[in-house]
Amino acid sequence: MSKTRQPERETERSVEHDHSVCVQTALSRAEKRCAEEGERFTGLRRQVLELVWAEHKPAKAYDLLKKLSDIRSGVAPTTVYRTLDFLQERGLVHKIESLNAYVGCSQPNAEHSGHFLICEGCSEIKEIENSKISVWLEKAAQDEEFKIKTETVELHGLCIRCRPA
Amino acid sequence: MSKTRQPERETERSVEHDHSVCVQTALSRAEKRCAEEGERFTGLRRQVLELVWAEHKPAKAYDLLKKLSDIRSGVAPTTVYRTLDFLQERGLVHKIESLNAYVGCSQPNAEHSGHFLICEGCSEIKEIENSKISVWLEKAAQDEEFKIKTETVELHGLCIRCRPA
DNA sequence: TGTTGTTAGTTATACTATATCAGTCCTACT
DNA sequence: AGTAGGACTGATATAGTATAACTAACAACA
Repeated sequence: MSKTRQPERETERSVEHDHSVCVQTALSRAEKRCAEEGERFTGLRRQVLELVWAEHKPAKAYDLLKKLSDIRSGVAPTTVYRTLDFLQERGLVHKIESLNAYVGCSQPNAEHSGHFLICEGCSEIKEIENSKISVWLEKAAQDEEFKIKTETVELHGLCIRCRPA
Repeated sequence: MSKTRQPERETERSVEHDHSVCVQTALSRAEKRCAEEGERFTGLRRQVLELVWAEHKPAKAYDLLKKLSDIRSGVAPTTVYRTLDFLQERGLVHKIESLNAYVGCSQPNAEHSGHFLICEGCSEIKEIENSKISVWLEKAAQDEEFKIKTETVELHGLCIRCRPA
């Protein structure tokens, strides 16, 4: 059942990186994070997180629901949303507001709003770790004496592989 | 019927500005913009735009639907969404993705993705006109060789009036 | 081992958005 | 003025997204 060591089904991107590493990293980080906070990283939570991490693409809640139904019984929308909420609160997944979808968080550290590059060609999403962005945005907000609490930054366009040469 | 010159019902914000000016400006700009593009600024479109501009707060589609039903017959969800789409395509309203809601566009010029400050205290939304933001974001995207087409930037927090002193 | 709080299951419903087809109204052109 | 074609709106149905509220199962700890 475990696909820990099996090579993933090939995608354009998997040519460039061993995606099972991404998944494993995410899972063990989640485990650690939950332990730190005294939360339980249950089977359900692990399964949902694995499904979200299946690709570097946004996962829709109802698609997760379908996939989850294949491996568990008694799965309802509530199940999925509740679990996604749990993962979100711990910074393990992000919601992409402009797509109503979810991606695994690729940043090791604590709570943060993610900043995303979303390719309209291949649908892949990259979370960018440019910490200057927050600084810039805060500066812009300060001009209005506005105190930022969370940032939604979702940049849609074309990634390098999908850009016309 | 026209409330062109009547003082608006007072809100915290209307103390500080004459909101009817905002509305009038938005309406005449819309009229102009449609004329330029050979589009018709129909009664329905005007009514929806007026409702969106009723406040500097996000308007939910189904709330617009209710209000619109009070002044027209035969209003269905389609009516509202179609009209909002029309207005969006012409840069007259923006959708706030993180709220599933709409605000009037306060920038005079052509197509652009808006950048928003969204107050969690009073719900008011301010579109910021800091053109550096796009430059910054493009720079960050260039590091990944990503070509931005549209930007979703929604900053949630507290405005000056809602910040603790 | 009983109690308590957390997690998950179950059912129902609310909210958001689109598809499709039909009728009506404009406008441009004869 | 008459009308052909396109734009606009109405009407109905349905798809997609998300939450509420209650119950059952389970884990941790006394």
